[in-house]
Amino acid sequence: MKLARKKEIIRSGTTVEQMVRAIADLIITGAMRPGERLDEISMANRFEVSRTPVREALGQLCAIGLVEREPNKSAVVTNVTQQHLASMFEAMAELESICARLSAERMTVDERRMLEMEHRASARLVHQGAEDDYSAHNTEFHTRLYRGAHNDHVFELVTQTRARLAPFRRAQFRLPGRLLRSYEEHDAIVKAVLRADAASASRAAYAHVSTVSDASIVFARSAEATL
Amino acid sequence: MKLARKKEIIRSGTTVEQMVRAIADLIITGAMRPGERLDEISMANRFEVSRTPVREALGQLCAIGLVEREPNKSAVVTNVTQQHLASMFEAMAELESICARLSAERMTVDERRMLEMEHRASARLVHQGAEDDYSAHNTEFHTRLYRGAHNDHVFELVTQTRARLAPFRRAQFRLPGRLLRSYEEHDAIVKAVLRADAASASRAAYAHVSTVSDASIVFARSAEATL
DNA sequence: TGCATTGCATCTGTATACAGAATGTGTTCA
DNA sequence: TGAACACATTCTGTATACAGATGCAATGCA
Repeated sequence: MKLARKKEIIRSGTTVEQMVRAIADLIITGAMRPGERLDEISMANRFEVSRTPVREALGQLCAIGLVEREPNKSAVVTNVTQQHLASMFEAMAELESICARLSAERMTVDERRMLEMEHRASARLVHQGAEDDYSAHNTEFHTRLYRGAHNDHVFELVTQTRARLAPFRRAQFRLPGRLLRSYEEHDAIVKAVLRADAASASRAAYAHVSTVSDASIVFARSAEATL
Repeated sequence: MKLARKKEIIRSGTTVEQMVRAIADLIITGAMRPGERLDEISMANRFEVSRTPVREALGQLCAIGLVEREPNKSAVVTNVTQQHLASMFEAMAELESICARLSAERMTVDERRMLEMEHRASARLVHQGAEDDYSAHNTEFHTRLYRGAHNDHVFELVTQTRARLAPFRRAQFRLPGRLLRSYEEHDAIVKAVLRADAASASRAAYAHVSTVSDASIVFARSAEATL
């Protein structure tokens, strides 16, 4: 997304809402890394507001798990143990698997067609090795699967979990061969959804997240090692 | 839980944390009903604090979905459509089914034994028709299943979803025959978990939540009708 | 009588003020 | 030289102040 457009979105609503979006964006895009301090005064100066909306925003981000707080200490971007990271990936695999299964059963004809189109369009990006563009298509592809399940609460859970995982899987498409493998796995999911094969869709989605998980956890390990 | 003990728990930590627990408690126990206004000033007076911690608490409860806010309006206890309620129950069924499956695979010998004991202890309450005591045991039973999955993030998701559903299934054990049926369904889950039969445990848990769902949605309908 | 409008009371949203906790530094003493 | 203590600085947590938005009621007009 264009930077100007992003800033425009961030600017709507109350100041607190703006701060929630702005800080969440810093975390999800990786501008601030897990463990980094989110100083209230610095944040307030940075966005030219008082501490009050910054504090409320940090509280809300804490409630959804993006930041951690201890009394009388600065908030920090949530950092998790390898074990907890693994549990988030496992949960994500279960959730995506549910979405794929329900999508296979419930998607409308239009939704299935759009999913297929989105998927086909990304093929070109794989051959070009366009990592960032593919990443955007990838996000869109998964979002379609989440919506296709036709279950608002599952959508919320899976979206929230994805946001919390984002800081830990930023570089996934940089690993060699990851782009093609992702595409092939998407292909398995799409084919299963198109023929309304819930069981296969479910298995394919679970397997897909498992590969992402392996790649990211390996990456997290090496990042730790270089610190 | 004793009232004094509950108040003691609520009183620890920062004022904001106290307010989060206190207000969440009002909502989850049903002292405040879906749709009711959570006036900042009234809350502040009620708990003898300033508006600041109340506001922060409401923001956090909003972030996890227990209250709803619109700019320049009072926060209200989250009220959902029948459709959204159904989606929450379906999500809950999926999550409990995951927990049951993973519990069947992963619980330690001790965890399995404790689950069985907890379950057996509740048999007496069924015969006595002790709804409130059974309800407490029921909560404990399910919590054991959530923990048994040995996955921190799944535990978080299922606990959070349970809290959000709480306002809408308060009276479930008042319906005739519900106590016995709940016990029998627990029995199926326990037996499957004890013999490490993941598939059966999963199915039994899904079915169990489905009956709760049916009962609660029927109840919600009639509650709406009597308004 | 019915409807629009104005004014007031109430509440939210943000900024600021102030007290207390945590942290880091410099000094003192062994 | 090293450790410990006191002080100063910085930041958080809560209260308060104030401006703007909302809603309601009373009034005026058709």
